[in-house]
Amino acid sequence: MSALDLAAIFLALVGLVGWLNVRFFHFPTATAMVLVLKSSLHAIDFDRCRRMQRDPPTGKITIVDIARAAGVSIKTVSRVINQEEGVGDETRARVLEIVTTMGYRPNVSARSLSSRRSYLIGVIFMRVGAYHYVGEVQVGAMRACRRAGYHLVVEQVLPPEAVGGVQGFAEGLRDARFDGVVLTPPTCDDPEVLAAVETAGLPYVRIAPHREFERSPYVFMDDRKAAREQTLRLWNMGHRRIAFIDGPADHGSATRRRQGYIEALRDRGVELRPEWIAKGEFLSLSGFDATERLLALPERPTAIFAANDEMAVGALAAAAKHGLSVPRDLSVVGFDDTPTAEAAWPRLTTVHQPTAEMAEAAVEMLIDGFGDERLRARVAARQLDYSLVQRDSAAPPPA
Amino acid sequence: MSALDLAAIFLALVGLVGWLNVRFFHFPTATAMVLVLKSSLHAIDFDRCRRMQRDPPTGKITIVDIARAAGVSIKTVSRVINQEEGVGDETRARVLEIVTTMGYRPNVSARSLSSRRSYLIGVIFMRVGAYHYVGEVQVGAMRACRRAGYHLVVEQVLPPEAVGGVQGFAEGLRDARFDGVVLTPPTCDDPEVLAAVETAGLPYVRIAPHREFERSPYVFMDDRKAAREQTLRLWNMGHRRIAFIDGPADHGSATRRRQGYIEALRDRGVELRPEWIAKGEFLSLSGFDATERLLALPERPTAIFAANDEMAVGALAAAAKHGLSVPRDLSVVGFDDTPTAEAAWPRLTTVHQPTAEMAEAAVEMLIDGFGDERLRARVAARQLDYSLVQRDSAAPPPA
DNA sequence: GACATTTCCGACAGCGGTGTCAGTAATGAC
DNA sequence: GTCATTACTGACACCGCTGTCGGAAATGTC
Repeated sequence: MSALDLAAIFLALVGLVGWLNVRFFHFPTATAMVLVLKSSLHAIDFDRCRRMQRDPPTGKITIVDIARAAGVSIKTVSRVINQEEGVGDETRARVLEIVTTMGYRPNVSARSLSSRRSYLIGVIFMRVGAYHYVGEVQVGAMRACRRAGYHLVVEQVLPPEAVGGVQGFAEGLRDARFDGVVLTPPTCDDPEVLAAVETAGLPYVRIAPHREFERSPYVFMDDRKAAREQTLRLWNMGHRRIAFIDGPADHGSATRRRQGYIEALRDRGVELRPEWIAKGEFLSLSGFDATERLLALPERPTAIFAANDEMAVGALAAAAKHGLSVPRDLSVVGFDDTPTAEAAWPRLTTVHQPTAEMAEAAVEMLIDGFGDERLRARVAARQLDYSLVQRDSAAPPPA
Repeated sequence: MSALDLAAIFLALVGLVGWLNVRFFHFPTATAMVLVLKSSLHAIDFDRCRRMQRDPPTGKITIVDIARAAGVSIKTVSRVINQEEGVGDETRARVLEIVTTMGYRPNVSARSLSSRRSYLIGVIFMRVGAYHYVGEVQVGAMRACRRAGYHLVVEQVLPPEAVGGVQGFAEGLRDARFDGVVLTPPTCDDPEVLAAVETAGLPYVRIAPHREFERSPYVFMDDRKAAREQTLRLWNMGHRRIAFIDGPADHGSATRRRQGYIEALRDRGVELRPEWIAKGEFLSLSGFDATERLLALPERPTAIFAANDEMAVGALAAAAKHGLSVPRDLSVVGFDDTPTAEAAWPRLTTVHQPTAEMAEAAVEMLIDGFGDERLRARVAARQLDYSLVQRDSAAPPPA
């Protein structure tokens, strides 16, 4: 029982009950007493503050401690913490000061229990095998999270062949209570995954989806345009026989990149030869095989544009096998700018995909969206810029 | 009984019931008061129920619903959920049944607020740039987490050169309230990081640390022995001039691998030639350079053992440059079994490091440790097995 | 059958915040 | 000066679960 309660009862006893208001604490005629009570609180608080600073700051400081120290209610502290309005400048400053000197950090569990926010963002992957991509996504997402005081939880949808793939994922989704999730390809186009996320009622942003663009906000880059530029770069170096190693048919970005390649050739009035487009699977080995086929053509290409870096590396290997020196005898360019591209020999000329930035943007969109009504309602898309990376694997064709 | 109740009773006694605001409590007489007090709680509940029904009837099933449905108290439901003892078989079965049919999932925030467990495990990385490694760690860690109903949060310690590296990390650590964290190299040997984790009072397990082994539990594999076997494999193929490409001096596993290499040669009575150990930096290019130096030796080695796959790939490139066919003219082996090894041309013979399994074990150790007194007190280590991976880059030396 | 132990279960007080709503002081309008 | 507003602040219920403790029923003991 607090001093205030006691006082209230006391007043009642001495016959001042009539003055009692609904709350025990407001006594119009006993203003002095309230003041005294308040100031006595102040006295206690300084003491407490000092003790806190002296003693090991056992991270056990709660909002109550701050409120007491500042001589305000916990609600006011809460307001300050959450940057709500309706707090006087002076009060705000005092609270903030105490918060920092006492090193107070709100308890996330309590906060999320009462506010229904977990301060957790999930990133959903299918195969964590696309290591570089996953890593970049995480770096970017983490950046955005940290800025906003969020944390990043990684969640994997097991690939279809695994038992209980989406099942286990959906369950995890339900009790993790994410504030929102970021879907990376290919999960961002997986109907089951989308359904799971939507039934869980979670806001989500997709990265580089390739269909149902109106279904949710998303982030993307213009693969087609980038591929077009990449092709034109070769053209401008003087190449006229430019081959393309395609990616898997069901892979959206592969398709868009192929379109860009085709478009560039069309632009330059080159008749498109089907045999110049070799099937690939986005894997190094498939790039190797494709290159062998291309090099076996009667009119051998002078440049090869692989739809991703890994296949480009395969192309380099094939070139080496055929005794071709890159870029002297053959130019090879890739796409994505993975570490492989930098590590390859020769270092690969490629297109930098702003993966980290896309993830960062996605998380930002999520967090921004929490403010007003759930983001999913409004559809938004954010486009990020690629950039051409000039390294050592492309040069003008042999004279 | 709260101060409020006391006051109310007192007021009632002194006959001032009439003064009481309706909104405060509504009780006609003192006797009725207690009842009203209790039932007022119920009233609130009904209110709440109605609100619930009006508002999106989202599957917000709580422990109360289950308890009501099962005709038991919420505590009993809690016991069943948490597999505590002290519940009759029949009761337990009934509750479990209802839980599953109603699809109840406990609210993580509430749970962690009252139990001080967050069901969150953090994995700490420094450079997410070691993509393959990071990916593998996550896959393994996630496996263990999902099994135990935990979630995996990735946390990055910015490298020393970045502003506020450990600083920002430590703050994140404080409010994320992890139940435990897994430290991956090189964070597992970083004094600042260790200090941050320890002052946060978090249990942690390190993966492949290379000093202060008694400081915490950890998981590791025997790099030295693996490297020894890898070397002996070459020896057994008939190689007698086996060179080694070393890693960075401050890198524990590089050191251990070198030791294994040296040990193997000693075992076979080979005089160790310092020039056969070439400095490398764990990067592709450094493997390339090192190989060039090795190939320039008067007595050219017939096999090269690179301390990691990336350098081995560099070695392959150097071999190609010198017109040497691998493995016919030169054998090259790596270490780690990263995807690069599989993607290289020829596919790299290497040592498989059970990265995912190590992470899985680390998380398991953490979760197991939560049961009894905090794990850090007891020091434990778990060793995992490597395995030799035979691919195409090693063969008997040319006759 | 009386009494001591277990076994099983429930009431209730937190956990540490946020949301709601009511109240006071200060300000503006007339 | 009175009354309506506005700005600021506080009390308290509540979020959904776990921990503690005590009571009732079932069981064991002699």
